[in-house]
Amino acid sequence: MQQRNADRTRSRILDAATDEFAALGIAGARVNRIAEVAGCNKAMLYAYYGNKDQLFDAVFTAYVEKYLEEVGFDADDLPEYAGRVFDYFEEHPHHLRLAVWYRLERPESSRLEAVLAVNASRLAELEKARRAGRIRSDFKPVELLSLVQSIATSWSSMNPEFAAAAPISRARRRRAVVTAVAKLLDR
Amino acid sequence: MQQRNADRTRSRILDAATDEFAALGIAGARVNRIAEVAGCNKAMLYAYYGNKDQLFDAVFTAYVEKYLEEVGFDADDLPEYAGRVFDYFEEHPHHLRLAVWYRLERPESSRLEAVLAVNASRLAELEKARRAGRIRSDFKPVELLSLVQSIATSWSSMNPEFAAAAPISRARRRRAVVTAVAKLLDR
DNA sequence: TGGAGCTAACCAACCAGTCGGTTACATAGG
DNA sequence: CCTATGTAACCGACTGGTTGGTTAGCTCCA
Repeated sequence: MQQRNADRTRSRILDAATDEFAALGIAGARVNRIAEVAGCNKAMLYAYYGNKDQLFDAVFTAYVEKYLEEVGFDADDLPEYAGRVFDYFEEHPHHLRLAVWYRLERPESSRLEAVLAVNASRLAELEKARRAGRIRSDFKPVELLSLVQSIATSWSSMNPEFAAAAPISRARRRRAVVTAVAKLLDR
Repeated sequence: MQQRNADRTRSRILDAATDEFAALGIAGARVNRIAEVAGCNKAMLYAYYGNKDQLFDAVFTAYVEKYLEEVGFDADDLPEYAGRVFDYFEEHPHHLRLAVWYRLERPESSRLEAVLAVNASRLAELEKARRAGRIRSDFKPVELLSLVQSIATSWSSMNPEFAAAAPISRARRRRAVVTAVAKLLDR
């Protein structure tokens, strides 16, 4: 096994940082701990990623890319899209936490260009589907997208109170999400 | 004007702490800044509230009490209940941030008894309404409560991307929330 | 042999929390 | 009505420890 490998070190840092940021956020994360878990010196982290904030950006960008690629979008089948969003966050609970930290700890000004672009394109797709009559709903595209997004993430690890009060299987929770979105589209 | 007033100082600290914690979370909040904004010495803060974590608890408990009192609950009119939740967080955006910080930064073990109790009682009310035939839905009470909660908070300051992409009035957003919940209950 | 990969040691700034002492105020005694 | 006294409210200054970030230099490999 080679002792020096910049790419491997970079990705080890990114992995460790993902765990740390997901668990504790930007303010709560400790650079020392990230370096320790990554099994390298703290200075490497600064050599590769600049500083703590930029490291978080790198982590968050990597997550967004993976998310967009894996989940995709389908304006013509929003219930199943919601189901895929649900699945993704069930399998990557860390990523939902990252998204929430991002919204809380990042000023509104410094939003990722990519996220804004994706939202705009999805709104356009929804509008297109509406005009083509493939979506018949009184909701505007923005309203639909916002509602679908929150419904899809309504369960997840962010709402553990409910799970504690009345345990419920993953399959059933998924079904609740999918049918809820379907009901949204009824007229 | 009197120079010494324990109650006034306590509440000034609580107000300052509410702003600070809402903006920056527990890890991000600075005790010095809270004392400065409250216009008193940092030591007072420790005399009255113990430490930083306990101060957050005091802030959060105060918010929960206000929220529960102001919003109430109505198992027989979930759409309007969702509307009230929407209104509350529109008028107190700080409080939604507090709730999210709480979920992110507090271990699952240390959840407030009051919150758990309220959830349980609401689930019971929903179940009662279902048995009485006042709610006809395929969703279980837990599913309903979870969905309603996320729909009600789907807009709010937590989803600014959508607002930026397609601005939309508060009244219309409220209507979207209320009708979405109503659609959930259709069969 | 030169530069990229890596490290130990270091630093200034900052942090939550504490401590010894001071001041305003209520009240009791004269 | 005035003043002595006890005490709760308050504060400046400090501390031990931690933080994000840097630097000087070593080591490995092309």
